[in-house]
Amino acid sequence: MDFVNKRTRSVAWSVVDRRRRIPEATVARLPVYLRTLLDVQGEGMTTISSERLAELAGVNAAKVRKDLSYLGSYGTRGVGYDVDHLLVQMSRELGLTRDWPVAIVGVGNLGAALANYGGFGDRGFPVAALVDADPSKVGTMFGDHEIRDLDDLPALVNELGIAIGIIATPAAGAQEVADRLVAAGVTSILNFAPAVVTVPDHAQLRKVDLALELQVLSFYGQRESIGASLREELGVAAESKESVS
Amino acid sequence: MDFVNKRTRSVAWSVVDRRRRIPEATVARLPVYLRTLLDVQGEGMTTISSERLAELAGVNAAKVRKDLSYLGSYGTRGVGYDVDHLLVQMSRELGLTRDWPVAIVGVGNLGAALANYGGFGDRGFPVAALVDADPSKVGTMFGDHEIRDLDDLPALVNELGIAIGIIATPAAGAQEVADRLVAAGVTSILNFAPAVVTVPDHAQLRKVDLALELQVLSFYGQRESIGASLREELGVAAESKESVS
DNA sequence: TCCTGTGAATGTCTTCACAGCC
DNA sequence: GGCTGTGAAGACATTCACAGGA
Repeated sequence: MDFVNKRTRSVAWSVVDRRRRIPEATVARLPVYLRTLLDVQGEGMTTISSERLAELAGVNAAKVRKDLSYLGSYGTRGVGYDVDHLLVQMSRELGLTRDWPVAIVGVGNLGAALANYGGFGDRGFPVAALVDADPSKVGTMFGDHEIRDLDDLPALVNELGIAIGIIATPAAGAQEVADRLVAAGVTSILNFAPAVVTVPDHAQLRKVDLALELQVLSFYGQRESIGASLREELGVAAESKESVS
Repeated sequence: MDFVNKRTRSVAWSVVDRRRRIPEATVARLPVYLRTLLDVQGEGMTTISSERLAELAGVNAAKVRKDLSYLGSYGTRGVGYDVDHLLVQMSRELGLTRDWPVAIVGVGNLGAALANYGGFGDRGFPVAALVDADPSKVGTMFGDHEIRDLDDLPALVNELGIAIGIIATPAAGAQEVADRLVAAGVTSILNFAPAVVTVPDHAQLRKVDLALELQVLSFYGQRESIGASLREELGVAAESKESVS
């Protein structure tokens, strides 16, 4: 990521690591494989080769094999991978055998959209609580949920088993929300606020920065104009490019 | 990241590269520096050291210096970087000296939220058009915009100078939308659909995958429980961790 | 003295290429 | 023969450490 989150490793981590360390870049691809395998399974296929999976997932076949090898040797030489078996192993590895209740903090434009967005609950991340710091919002209903106060976080964690906090507040409030989430025992945080947020070593933070993505596109987009004119000048044909989503 | 987008380099690209190639990882951090510098500027500071900028941006100081060195030598030894000057250079490099009109394709839950989300226009990416494939939506108004048909894309690109397309459709339609965007001349695409999308080499694709982020958190979250109990067992104190958003 | 700019060292990720098993 | 699993090579990114200018 990059936008890949930085992580220093504590002593305890390296102990865990020693058992079977999966590289960060691989972890970020597992969900893509998972989704692809679900599609493939839906079409009734029972085995799949690394080459085919690579094509569908938009990556290189060697990368697929290496990635899957971190999960264990679940393939059969000459045949490929058993789709069902791979799905089970992968779900287990990703911790998707249980639900992870989510709290959305900040019920503004973005927070409200995320609350309505069905894609979370479907995939094992039910939106269990909505939280806002604005007293005029607290106590009102949004969809099925009563909007709760930031102070209620510890109680919500206790009662509902909140495992993940989503920060959808303005930038200014993001760090405080993160601190409060961690203090309440939420150690996995997804930050949508356009601000740098810091969490203690035992917590996990990831970010989604919409403006950043557009700015990166802008960077390559303006280069593209240069590239395009050069290509024209030189009469070079465009090659094909693959990207993953 | 990682979810870092893959990019093969065409011949024309390497020509462009030779002038001054900025590593992908650096490009992804420039927007963070930019935002930080705007904050700092707002507080009236006129110069900043790499160390301070690093702290505010949540990265290592050496990384800041190396990143900024790709833009040219804009710092002063013994003093630091001139905030205003750096902002100008960085904006220019990122192509943010002009607006980049955006079309949002797919006006469902997420698309609607993105259309309402003010953060785009503020940062030079005005939402100039809304597009949907659903005939019952086409022709209706959403906010200031009439929802247009997918077939209108080429016209919209011509009339409004659409530079970036945002895909906010269900997974099934994502690839077709991407193809249509590219055919209409939109070479920068941000994909929110949970699907693998491929674009030709001359186009740029980035993705935001919400479920993926949660699944990665789930991976580390379940490890965390192991780590936590091990830490407890071993009596190891948690170190502090920094992450950027 | 302070802080940048950057070679060199280190660490991480990707890709190649092929041995080994079905 | 086909396809996985994996050492080894190569590309890329981060970090160190210090020379050198203000």
